[in-house]
Amino acid sequence: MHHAPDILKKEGHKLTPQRLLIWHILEEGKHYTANEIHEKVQNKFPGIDLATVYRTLELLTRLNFVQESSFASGPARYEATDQIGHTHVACRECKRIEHFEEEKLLTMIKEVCEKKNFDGENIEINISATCKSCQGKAN
Amino acid sequence: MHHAPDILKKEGHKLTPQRLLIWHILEEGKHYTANEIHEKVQNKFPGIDLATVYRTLELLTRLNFVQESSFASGPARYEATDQIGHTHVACRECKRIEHFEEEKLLTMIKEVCEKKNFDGENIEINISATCKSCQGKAN
DNA sequence: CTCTGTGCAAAAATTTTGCATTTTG
DNA sequence: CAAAATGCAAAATTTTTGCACAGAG
Repeated sequence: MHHAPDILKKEGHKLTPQRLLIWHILEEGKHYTANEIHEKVQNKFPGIDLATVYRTLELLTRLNFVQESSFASGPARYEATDQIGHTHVACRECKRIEHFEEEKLLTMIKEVCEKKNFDGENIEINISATCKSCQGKAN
Repeated sequence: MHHAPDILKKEGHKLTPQRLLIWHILEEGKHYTANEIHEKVQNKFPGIDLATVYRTLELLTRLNFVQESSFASGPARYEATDQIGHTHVACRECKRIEHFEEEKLLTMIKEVCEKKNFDGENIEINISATCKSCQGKAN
């Protein structure tokens, strides 16, 4: 994992306590919503605004420290990663999120994207599904 | 393509002029947002409410006449299809959307989903990317 | 005639923005 | 000190909901 705080400085951005706290939350857990991150930060340091959370997530996403993922419904989720562009499956019900590691699959998808005239190097694959335990409950 | 209007009746739902109009829009074009559908319907028949559009889309989606797709940003998009669960790539900039037809790929993805304890039969795959013409403009 | 669907208005949920003030480098 | 970031409040966007009335079967 990169050290976002260090690199922030190099890039001419400012290292504020707010950004540091948000980064720590992102290091502690994956796939939080902006709201969840805001709540967790509030616990440690009340007063930080949701808008600051959004602005920081936008910055970290733009600098490739964070990946933002949108699924079939509900708000975007964020995670710190050095493998930007990795694939997710998310349960529509319980929001459990798993990562795909299959290299072959990713390669095939990139090829098809290129064939359709998209840049295969910068893609985000989000799969929405129902996990089997939630499926059980529905019956 | 199914005949949603006919089947609506069989299922005990009511066939209103509003639903018929919305269905016709969905037959005419793909990947519209709820708002776009609302505008198009308004042109033909002013007075239909956005809430009715959302409720109709929810019904048609639940009955598997329509697929709803969410991409990296922006509102959900809807299309009439008898291949529920097919894959999309969407450009983050211009919103151009293409379909994947690769069977092998879909089979592999389903297998991985099953391995991770998701129901592979009911998945929705949405890929966000940048298309090459938009990429050109950015430079 | 009954039940479902609709329009309208209001609210909920998520995200973005403008601006005066504070903070970082 | 200058540029960038923050908090606050307001707005924009997308989607959902309650309720009285209208319309389909």
